[in-house]
Amino acid sequence: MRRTVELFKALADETRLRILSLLSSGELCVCEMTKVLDIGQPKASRHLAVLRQAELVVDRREGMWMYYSLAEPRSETQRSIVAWLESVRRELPQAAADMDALKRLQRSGGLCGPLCAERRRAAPKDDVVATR
Amino acid sequence: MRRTVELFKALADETRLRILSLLSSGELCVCEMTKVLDIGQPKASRHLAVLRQAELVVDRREGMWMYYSLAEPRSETQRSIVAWLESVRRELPQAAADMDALKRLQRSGGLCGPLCAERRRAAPKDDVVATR
DNA sequence: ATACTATATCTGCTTATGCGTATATCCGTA
DNA sequence: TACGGATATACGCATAAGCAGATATAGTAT
Repeated sequence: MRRTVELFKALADETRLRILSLLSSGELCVCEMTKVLDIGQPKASRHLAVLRQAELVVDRREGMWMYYSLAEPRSETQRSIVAWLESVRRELPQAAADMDALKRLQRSGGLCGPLCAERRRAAPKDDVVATR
Repeated sequence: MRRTVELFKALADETRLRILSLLSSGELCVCEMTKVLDIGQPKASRHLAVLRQAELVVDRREGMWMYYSLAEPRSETQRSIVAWLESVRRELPQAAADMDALKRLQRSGGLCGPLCAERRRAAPKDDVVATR
């Protein structure tokens, strides 16, 4: 029960919903999120910690950068969330705006470091959003 | 966006999840909930107010008693919640225990007033739970 | 009107949550 | 080793949320 409540609590925050929504289009590093969402780095980091604890996202280190992505759902409840995120994402104007901002950022190449840029060039999942 | 966050916040509480879980088997009056969940009446009332504000439940007055039931979902997001509640209910031991307590209470006739008892006799949806 | 029952709201308190700033840690590079 | 960039955590504060107990309201019955 505690676990389920914690799960909902993790979802009950605007910043965290925006992060999840962004991640539904693929992996991102922290610096990208802070820029797209226009929030301070500690703020992003704190919210990501909450999402990680709720097992909604997983992290992966690559050099200096931390990459976050949506976690594979374990429970039936969690599975519903992922599907749900889709509908939430479609219903929230903010989410769409964030997606646009992300695409713009990725195209303009204004990313954190060389590794980010390299990854961006290597994986042209630029249109994951566009096809929606 | 605010609305969605509010929705999640409403779900992010143990008492409220237990209430919703109970209501998924049908309409209940406040006195029944307080007894089944073993919580004070003001506590039940407060949480019900939160659920009502989030448009997760609707209320109906019948004489002295207030009956609450799950609201018809409006948005796609809300629709997911109702389906979701099913899985949550199956995964939470507490929810099953509450259901049992409710059935026991209804059978023992230890309800709040004569109207409650009458309604219980009239609507033998006693087995909505059992058939699950 | 009075009393009683069910429900809602108010009050004071405690705890939890979110924020920005400052600081710590982790990692690559020189 | 020292330095700098990316990320995480600690701290102090402001606000929100939850609780128990007291009180208010709505309806019923005498």
